[in-house]
Amino acid sequence: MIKTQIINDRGIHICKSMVAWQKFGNGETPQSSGMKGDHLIGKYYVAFDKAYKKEIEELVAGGMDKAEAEKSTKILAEAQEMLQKWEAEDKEVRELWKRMNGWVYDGFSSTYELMGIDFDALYYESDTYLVGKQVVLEGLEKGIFYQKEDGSVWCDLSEMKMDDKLLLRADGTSVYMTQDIGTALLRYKDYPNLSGLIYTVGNEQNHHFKVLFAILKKLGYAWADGCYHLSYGMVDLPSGKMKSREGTVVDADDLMQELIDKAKEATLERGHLDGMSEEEKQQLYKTIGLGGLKYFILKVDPKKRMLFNPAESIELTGNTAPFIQYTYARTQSILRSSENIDFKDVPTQIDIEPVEKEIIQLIGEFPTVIKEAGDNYSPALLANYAYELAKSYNSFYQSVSIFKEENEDKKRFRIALTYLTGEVLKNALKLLGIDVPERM
RNA sequence: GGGCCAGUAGCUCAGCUGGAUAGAGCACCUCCCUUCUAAGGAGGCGGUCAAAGGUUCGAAUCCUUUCUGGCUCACCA
Repeated sequence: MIKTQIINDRGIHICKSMVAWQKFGNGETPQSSGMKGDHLIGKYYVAFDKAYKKEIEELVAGGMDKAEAEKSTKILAEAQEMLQKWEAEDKEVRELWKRMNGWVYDGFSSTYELMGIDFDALYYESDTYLVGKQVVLEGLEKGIFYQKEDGSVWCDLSEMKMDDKLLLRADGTSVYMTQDIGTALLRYKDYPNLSGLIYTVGNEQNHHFKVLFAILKKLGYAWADGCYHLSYGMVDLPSGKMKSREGTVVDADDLMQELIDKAKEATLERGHLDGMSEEEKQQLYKTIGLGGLKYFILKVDPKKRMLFNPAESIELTGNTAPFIQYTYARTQSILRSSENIDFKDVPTQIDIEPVEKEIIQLIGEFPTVIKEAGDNYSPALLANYAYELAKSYNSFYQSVSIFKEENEDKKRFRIALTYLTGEVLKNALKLLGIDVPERM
């Protein structure tokens, strides 16, 4: 498994932030403002949209019709001009672009670090679009694509019952699709032995990927069949859809901090912190808070749209990561108090309770669940499995005593069961990118 | 208009390759810390599985139609 990310570092959206920053920024930097770089750029992206809308309003007030006004704003013209300069590799524009992109990357990397996310390779659209262009031109030469009179290059997809797709504009510049062709190709060049390529991208792009895969196939790449779009549903807020342009988004950094704080509060109230250093405590809050967040997202079928209420959605009880983490901590608490188990000594001929049987069955299903989760590209299956197991174990924990059991065989069996449950819970959560605390 | 996806309890979701009384969590109501971590457990309340037809011994699950919501069909990315 090679984890990659495509970085959207090129295009009109970047230019919009750049223009707004030049106009309203007064030289503000992440250092001078104390803001995270990506937040700073986001701020100017919103500022651009505001100024743009205001200008439209003024034009409409002056008697212009709305559609006309949207095309006539000065500020948008400035952004477009900047994009042209960028494409022409204007030195000044490229400098500013590099500088501002640098801020964004710094911001991203601190977020990724906290979240425990890392990538093996990064691809930048500013690089891959050139590769894509090259491939398209070669395809044109081979007669796979065709050219219209105005010089634009297209792919005929009528045999797949889709509309023809533009790949190069009349002026020779590339579009989104062109870049994605280049990106796919680069990835297979860098990693020739890939058995497949999974694109984890929102379902609004379903059509885009259908077209992309069709084009790759037409180009004759055998690996095109291994491409899969893992299409996930959008997250809605109670107030509606998130829009970065309008600034109506839940910021990941704020959200993570909020959950870590919540975890801290709950832990101070009812946790078992005796003997923990301050550093260990901080780590515990993170484990619980971030685990809760990840689980909350991963437990629902990726295909589905989900409603996210930042104020109420994330709980620490019920079907949550903290519940599972708590169960794990319980198993470890028991194991700390018992001597090591040699599994050869675990008795197999004893009467067991129905709950114990249930746990054994669930543990036995773990490999199947992993496979199914993989086959279906659905972490939710693992999440729900871990929850089921934790629930069964808690039921067992409550109804059956381990250390007070007088039958030595039964006692050893229960400790072994506890050990296995803990291992399975830990590994299931690990597969979801969620850590587990030894105590909480 | 064409295509894709979704609609299950007040809310958020499982279950959907057909199988027995449709499951969780949250919320609400009872109980349970002299037991190994109560972030827990036991129980109660709550559902004509959007609607209507059809296939089947059997349908939340498969088929058809309708309704509702979302996405998409860009020389935006």
